Amino acid sequence: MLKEERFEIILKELKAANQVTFEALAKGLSVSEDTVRRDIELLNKSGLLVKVRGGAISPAKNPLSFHDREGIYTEGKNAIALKAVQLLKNVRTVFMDGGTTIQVLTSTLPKDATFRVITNNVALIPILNTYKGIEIIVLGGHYNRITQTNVSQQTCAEAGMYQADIYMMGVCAVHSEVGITAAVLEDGEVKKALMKSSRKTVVLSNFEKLETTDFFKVCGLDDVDTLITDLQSDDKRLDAFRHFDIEIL
Amino acid sequence: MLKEERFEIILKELKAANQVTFEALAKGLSVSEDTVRRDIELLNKSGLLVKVRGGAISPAKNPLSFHDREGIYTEGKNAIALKAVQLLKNVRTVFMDGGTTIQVLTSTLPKDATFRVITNNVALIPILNTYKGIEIIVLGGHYNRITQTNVSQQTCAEAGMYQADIYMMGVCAVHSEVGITAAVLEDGEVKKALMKSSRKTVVLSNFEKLETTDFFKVCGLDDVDTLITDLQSDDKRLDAFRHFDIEIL
DNA sequence: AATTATTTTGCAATATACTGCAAATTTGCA
DNA sequence: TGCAAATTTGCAGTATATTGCAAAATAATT
Repeated sequence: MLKEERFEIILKELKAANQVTFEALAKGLSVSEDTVRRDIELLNKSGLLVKVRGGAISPAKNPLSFHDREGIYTEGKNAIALKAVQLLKNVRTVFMDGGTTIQVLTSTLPKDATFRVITNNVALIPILNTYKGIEIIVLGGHYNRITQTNVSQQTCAEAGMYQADIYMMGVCAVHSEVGITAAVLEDGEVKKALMKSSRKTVVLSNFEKLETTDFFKVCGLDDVDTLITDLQSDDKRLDAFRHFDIEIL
Repeated sequence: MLKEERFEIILKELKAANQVTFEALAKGLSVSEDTVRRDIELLNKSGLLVKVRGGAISPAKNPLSFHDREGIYTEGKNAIALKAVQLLKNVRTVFMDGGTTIQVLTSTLPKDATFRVITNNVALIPILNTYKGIEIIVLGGHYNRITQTNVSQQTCAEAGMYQADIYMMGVCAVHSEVGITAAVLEDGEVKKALMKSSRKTVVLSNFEKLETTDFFKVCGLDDVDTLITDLQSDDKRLDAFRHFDIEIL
């Protein structure tokens, strides 16, 4: 039997059942499981299916591999979250805004955390709800379905009514010369408002966002107290940021 | 069985029921609870669901302790929702506040609805998200885990910034002499603020709430434009309400 | 504070995947 | 066709991953 013939059968089977196992295919094709495994290895490389333990599934059907295997908990974001949690040790009130890094941070909080979280990020609410000791204050405004955050004039105004110990700022471009920039105006405005009402501002940024810029200026690096990245704090790529009076973690 | 197969089943189940328990899934999938727990841990990390004690819930969906979710759609609430939807035909801006009746109403909206919903009810957001034509504005404030609504000074202030055509008022005690009363002060205050900023106020009340009172006065019946109950509109139990200039549906 | 339920952790058993190798098969070429 | 090189295949041994169990830790309830 031709190898290509097997490929076809495998793909057809996959299409019909949405999944295939090495065991079943080996039997059906009368070859060893190793052969099937190697076939699927090839099909996987060409993207026609996704190899998983025990067999394969169709490329679109895999929720995990789709979000890139580990989902939102990438190694980098986890590293950032672990550093950030340290800063929340003796804190009473925290601002948190949008982005998956903030989401990972929220899930990483110690179960017995007891402080107040003020956020415009609706996605955080179900997560925060699992922490019984945390008080939740929502910043209202125009709800953005994509980012799941409330961003508008109102949001800024409301932010001004509170005073936080620390502000955990999520997704944004960080540049050693330009400073912090945001992709949408309103989001930038909200970030400004949150900074203004917080004693301390911490920017969480994976290193892909470093030295990039967006369109709307939020602040200069001088206004940032701490920068947390997924790099080692002595990494040379961070050198450009050391001139500023900024803590790098 | 492939692990991914389990993932799919778990997510499908979650989508259908809004909640899953380790116990039920273990039985259904014929694996140990530990395995299910580990699966859900992974799905949680990928952001596809939120792990909670005993099981998991949808990430954006109702974070309410999931035991309460059964039987939200009672016959009575459905009847109320159907009547209420009629009032939203030519409306541009709607206030909605808390309560499961409002949730049912929201789920009952026509799929092509196009108006603006202003709400302090976080539980509505994931539901409203399925209506692409609806603009969502969130009223912020202190988040109450039980009612899943934002209720505080801030909420009232923010409500005052908007002007709605109609206000769909949820859970509260309705008494033919005392009027509308609320169980908690802040909730009552928010209701007052919403009434003030709306052209029309509609009270949705299942008949168990009729002729009962809570502690905090919201308004008299004169201030209510429409009362919707799950009774026939000519039911004699509603007679006590007919003296007022109020529409009864 | 005590009790109960749930979750986490470490562990052993099992299942699956990978590696190198030799046999079998196919391919390229005269 | 005949023969050598290259490729494919199956196998055995080893490495890795998954699973279920039980004990310990934690969280919820009374």
